[in-house]
Amino acid sequence: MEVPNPPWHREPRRRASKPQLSRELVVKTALGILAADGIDAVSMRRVAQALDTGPASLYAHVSNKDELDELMFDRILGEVPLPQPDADRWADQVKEILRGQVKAMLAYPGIAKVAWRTMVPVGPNVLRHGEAVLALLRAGGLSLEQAAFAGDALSLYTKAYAYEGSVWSSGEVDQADVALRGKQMMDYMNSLPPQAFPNMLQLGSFFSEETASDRFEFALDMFLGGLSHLAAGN
Amino acid sequence: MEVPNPPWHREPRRRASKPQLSRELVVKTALGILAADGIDAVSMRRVAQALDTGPASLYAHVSNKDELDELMFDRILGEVPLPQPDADRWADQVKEILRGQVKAMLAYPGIAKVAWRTMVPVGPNVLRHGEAVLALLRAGGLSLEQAAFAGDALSLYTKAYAYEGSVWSSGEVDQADVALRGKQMMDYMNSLPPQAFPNMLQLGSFFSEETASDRFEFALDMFLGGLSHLAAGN
DNA sequence: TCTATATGCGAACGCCGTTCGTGTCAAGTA
DNA sequence: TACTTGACACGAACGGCGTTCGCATATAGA
Repeated sequence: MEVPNPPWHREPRRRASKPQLSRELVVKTALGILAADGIDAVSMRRVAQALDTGPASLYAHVSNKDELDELMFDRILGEVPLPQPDADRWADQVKEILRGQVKAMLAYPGIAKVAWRTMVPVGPNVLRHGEAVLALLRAGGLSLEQAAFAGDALSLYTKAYAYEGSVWSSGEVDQADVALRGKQMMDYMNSLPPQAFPNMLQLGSFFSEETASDRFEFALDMFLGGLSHLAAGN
Repeated sequence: MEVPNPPWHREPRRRASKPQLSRELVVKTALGILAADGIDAVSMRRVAQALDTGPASLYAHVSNKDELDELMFDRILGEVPLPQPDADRWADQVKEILRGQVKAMLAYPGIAKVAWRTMVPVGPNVLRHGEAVLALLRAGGLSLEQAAFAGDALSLYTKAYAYEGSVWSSGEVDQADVALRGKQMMDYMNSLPPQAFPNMLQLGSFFSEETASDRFEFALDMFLGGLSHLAAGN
């Protein structure tokens, strides 16, 4: 129970328990909220509140909410270990890196949404990951252009998959609602001329949380399979 | 110049120029704003304003902003023609459909962002597209599960690509800013131990609006290449 | 000790989606 | 024709958001 101070009370110069703000501290606090309550809970107000100050104070250390988002994302990628490159296992190692990225993004629900609008990679960890993937693709025999395009597609798909997964698992959409939607879809399709959607009707069982990682692996395998074929033809 | 009516003036029963609201009209109006000013301009207030009413009135015809988003998206997909299926050209036809989807999404800047959180496809046109792609994949020799996974990955990637493209081209991020960011990235990389990022440093020229569709085609070719290989092995 | 500069941050602006309660109109009833 | 009733439209307000402005305070310098 917070009780307001009597009017004659003066605060000490700086509350001992309140460390100096810094960019570092702002980002760390934001990450705490992100991990606990998801990206939508990370607002300037909420971060400021957690630091026992007002939103305006954050702008001294972070120029933007967008910048804060990027800083959080880069830090999260920093937690993902990169394997020692081994040219013979290039495809496996690419998969390993992307799996790590997904895992990290899922641990911070909704961060993928942010990754998303960060068009130009600037953070040091984003660069490290980009370079690692590119180097592996080149080691696999791809040209620079091919590696660039492939890296782009892989990162795009990985972010997309991670975002889908985090929306699904975090509270952003509740299971009951999704189930209802699925049922409505089935009902709708069944109400139409029989067999208007022969394939769609059989799909229900393939999409659930259990199959999520299978879908990811499948997509990677297909894409990397295509790449190997291309590299072999070079 | 709008002059307020004198207090004794009564409006006629219903302004002749103001047609009855309807779900149809709401969606159509929203699409107009979307096409003109992008998804972020489509707010309940803005749509209501365009219909010369208050935001509360829209809720009689649309239960949600989310529902409005879904309705817009489904309608946009409705504009994309589906080819007459030809089993021999299944891969080409899949590409054709996805290209159509991208084109439609780019015409309505930012709509891909919406497509994005629509986890369960319910709209009739979304279903039609899903069925068409699935049918082609099955015609290509894939099992139901393989087709399901492949369709999922393709749609995920297509939305991701379209979203990236629309952010790039619509005013959501201006070119000067992107260029600045790119330059900062280069400077940063050059400031590090030489050749810490040998591949990333050479990347600049591959990412621009001109290469966008090349990147899309490349990704599709790789993925479909992997699929064909899989189908051949079946 | 007094002044000048720098910093912290409360309050406010203009957006957003959504809800509630009221005022208005049209159809039904006497 | 006059009144009642039910449904609908929608203005205003709520609680959120990112961001800015300018004042009050605290620190450093004279």
